[in-house]
Amino acid sequence: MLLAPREGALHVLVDKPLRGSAHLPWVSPRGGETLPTSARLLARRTAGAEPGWMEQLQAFGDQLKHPGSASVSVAYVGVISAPAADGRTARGAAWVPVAHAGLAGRHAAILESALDTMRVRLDHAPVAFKLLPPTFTLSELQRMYELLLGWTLHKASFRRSLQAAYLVEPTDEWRSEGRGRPAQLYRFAPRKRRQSRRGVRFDVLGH
Amino acid sequence: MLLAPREGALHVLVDKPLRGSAHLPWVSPRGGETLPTSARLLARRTAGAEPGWMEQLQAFGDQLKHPGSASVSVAYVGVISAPAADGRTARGAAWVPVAHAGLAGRHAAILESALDTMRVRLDHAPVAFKLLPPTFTLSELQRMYELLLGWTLHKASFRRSLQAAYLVEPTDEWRSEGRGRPAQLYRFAPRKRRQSRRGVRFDVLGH
DNA sequence: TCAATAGTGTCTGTTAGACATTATGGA
DNA sequence: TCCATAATGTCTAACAGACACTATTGA
Repeated sequence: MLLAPREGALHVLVDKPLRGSAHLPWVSPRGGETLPTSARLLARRTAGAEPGWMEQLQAFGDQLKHPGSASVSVAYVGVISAPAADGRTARGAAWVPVAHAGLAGRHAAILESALDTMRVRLDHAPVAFKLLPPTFTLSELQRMYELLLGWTLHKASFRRSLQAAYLVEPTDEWRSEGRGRPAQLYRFAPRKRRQSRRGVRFDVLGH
Repeated sequence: MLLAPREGALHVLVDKPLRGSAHLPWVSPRGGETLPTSARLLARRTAGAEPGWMEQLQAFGDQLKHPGSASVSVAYVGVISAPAADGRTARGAAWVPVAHAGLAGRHAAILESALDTMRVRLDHAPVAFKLLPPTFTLSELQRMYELLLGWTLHKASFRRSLQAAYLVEPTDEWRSEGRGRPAQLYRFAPRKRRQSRRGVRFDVLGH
């Protein structure tokens, strides 16, 4: 499953057949390919670009055809930057906003799971940074996080967390966009590792 | 991969062949079985009991034999309570402490991944409660969490978090164990859902 | 001068962890 | 009486979010 930020909303790449509901792109791997390689090739073929970040989601056991020949689908989630996602997609494939993906039951659940996984990884892998150019303003970075997360963030808190994590360093360039005060450009430059969060939390129970 | 608390340490069930290094139990699913069913059957056959909690870890692409026939391993992690794990294991299978599992490269990495996943799920699924009897003292519960997590917790904080999450309710029974003041017995009785944690955190970056 | 955006200082409520204290039974 | 464990109250540092304010540009 491929995600991309486009026009201020998170989009997902779906196959739209002439009849029937939309579904996610898939492929049956050829011999000699590892799972991540197959997933990257599928991305290149359907979206015309390779994901900046990709991770395995889950394996699904499909209907088993006959004894001894198990059929398993392995789902991946990846993100593609806005410029890379502007290339040509495969025939029948289209970027649609995740809010209106129009996927049927099982595939809709996979999409939800993919979004959850991606949002959790946002704190541990440079997902958002792979979607931005090498230098960017902190407002651009925050907007990218908000787009991926699906909710808005507090500006001051966002910058404090960013500083505490030593993830970015300022360049000596500024950029003026339209009206207001110009913003300083930053680059991704992780320096330290935050020690793991302390304590235990008891959050939601899936019962 | 099956985990069980035994004698104050977290153990993992491994197959110990007569020669060569230990490895994790595995099975090639029969036709008509779903993935979770196969995993549960494997657990019952090797450990003599069904896991109280189980979840899929990851799929691994093995060597691909020939074009069109992909070979994929799907790893599961599950936990088995101490009494249930006292039953007879399959021939060649044995519970060993995770610190001395003696697994070879790839399987050692799977074990690490399984522990990470299980520890994350501890906050979202009643993993620890499935390993305890229906009523238990808060100290027993805390010791179970510490055993699963691999580190010690702060008693007062543990109880505050527990209360804030509305996970347990007291019974009107007490139990005296050896010397000190008797402990009140509690039962697992989740009442509420904690709303998701606020804000954004930028933790470790796997680069 | 006004509007819009960048960037920052301060305050407050929440919470994790440290520490201390009380409670209560067995040895 | 002493000791071990349960249970809880209080203090503090860290931090997220709210709010307000300054800074700096284009219209």
